[in-house]
Amino acid sequence: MNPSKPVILLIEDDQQTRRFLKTSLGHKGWRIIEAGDGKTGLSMLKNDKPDLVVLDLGLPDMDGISVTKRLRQLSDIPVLILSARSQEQNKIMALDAGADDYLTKPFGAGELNSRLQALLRRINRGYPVSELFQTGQLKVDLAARKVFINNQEVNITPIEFRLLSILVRQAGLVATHRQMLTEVWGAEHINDQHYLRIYMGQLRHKLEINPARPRYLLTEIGVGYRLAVHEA
Amino acid sequence: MNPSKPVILLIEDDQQTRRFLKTSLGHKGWRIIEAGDGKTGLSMLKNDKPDLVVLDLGLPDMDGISVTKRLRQLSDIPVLILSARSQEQNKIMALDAGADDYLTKPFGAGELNSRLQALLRRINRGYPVSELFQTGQLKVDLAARKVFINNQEVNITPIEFRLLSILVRQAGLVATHRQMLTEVWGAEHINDQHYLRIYMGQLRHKLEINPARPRYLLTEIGVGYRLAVHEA
DNA sequence: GGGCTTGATGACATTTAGGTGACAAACCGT
DNA sequence: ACGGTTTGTCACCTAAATGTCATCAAGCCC
Repeated sequence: MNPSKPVILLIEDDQQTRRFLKTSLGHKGWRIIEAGDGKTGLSMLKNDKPDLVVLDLGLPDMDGISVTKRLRQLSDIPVLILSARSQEQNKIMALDAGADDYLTKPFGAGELNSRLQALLRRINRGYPVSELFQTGQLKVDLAARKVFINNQEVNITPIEFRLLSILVRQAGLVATHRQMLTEVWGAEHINDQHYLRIYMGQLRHKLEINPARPRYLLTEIGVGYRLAVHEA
Repeated sequence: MNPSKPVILLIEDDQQTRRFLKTSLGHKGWRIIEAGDGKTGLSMLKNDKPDLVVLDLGLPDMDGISVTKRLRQLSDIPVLILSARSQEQNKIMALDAGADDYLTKPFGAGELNSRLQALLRRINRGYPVSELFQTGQLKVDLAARKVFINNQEVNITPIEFRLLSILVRQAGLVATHRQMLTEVWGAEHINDQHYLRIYMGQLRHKLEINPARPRYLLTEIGVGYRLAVHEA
């Protein structure tokens, strides 16, 4: 995404913490963009495409758990939570809502930096960004969040895109119900296979010539779905 | 690797912590394998292919940072560090050595569980790899759940696939009735050999040129079935 | 505020796979 | 060759898995 300096979206209302992070992280080679509340944070996520999110749990407009869940619906970006609350229950809730790490105040800039680096390492070992995937007449640009069928761009909703990107990342292999449900809706929904039927149906409707006889989005009964690999 | 239960390699010398983790994590759906020192831990990493590593920094034989670095050389597996030391400098060193997370003792089993889940979420977004098994004109890709005969893909139902994978995993050797029945239908069906006849019949129908004279799926009368190994 | 898009949910239709019994064929020792 | 045993095949029924349609609530963009 940003080869030179990784971009952190900092969602934090407290001025003091913001200044502290801005200088300390800035010196360690990150670029910081800031939001003072949950709403602006979410919209900046869409517009500015940061590499990481650092989120304070105590925001003025929304509670932190909801922001986390919403972030997860919108993107797979790594999220590190900052919070004054150190009770185990708070940490569990945040992590289960989709956060990747949880750090309690007060904390040192060095530790935060190392934890962010660790997250970035992980994500960079994942799928390569900004690569065009193609199978048959279907093209998917994961980085740009764009999908083409017969060179015509198709409108894709966030959930549809996340399902599709799971399939693209392991094209030819089966994505299990379990995997798709946990990655998109969270571990507590592994039984809601209904969701998959609905959204896979919508994807087929948009991408397949004949949704009843899919060429790309294949069903593996009892297991999951598979993106078929075809020649161009 | 293990689709049902993720496997944790626990490298920890303290007996008490080991027992604590074994019971508390075991109840949350993980499978735990244990090593008492760094050397065994590293060798178990190679042999047992766990999904995650939980590593105590204070081991008898090697210092924790070296173990972490060595782990990183060997694999991309997620590593969570446990340690009694809570100084920032220790955390930074461990994280920079390649660890993904760092948790200080004492800690709650719930938090550890959620942190491990978070790591697993991340890693599951990588690429699975597939291996091809081949005998004669029959090819089986277990990871991709695909079966080919004469380079033509064959549709396989879940039960058929499970039977076939048992045979593939021990190609050339006999899979007993008992083994197949317990693995696919559960131990309470060891007498329902009828099931095997039906589904082996269906597999032959799909895979054999002449199902009456099978070249691949051979019957071992009174014992079980065997997948014949041929040259390509 | 009002139209539009998206996500969630329930009811229902459709497709596919699993289980069952009857019977045929192959095998094995005598 | 014979009878009992083991294995294979067929057709059918049922249950489970999947797909579709319609609807409602919430958020978003003018």
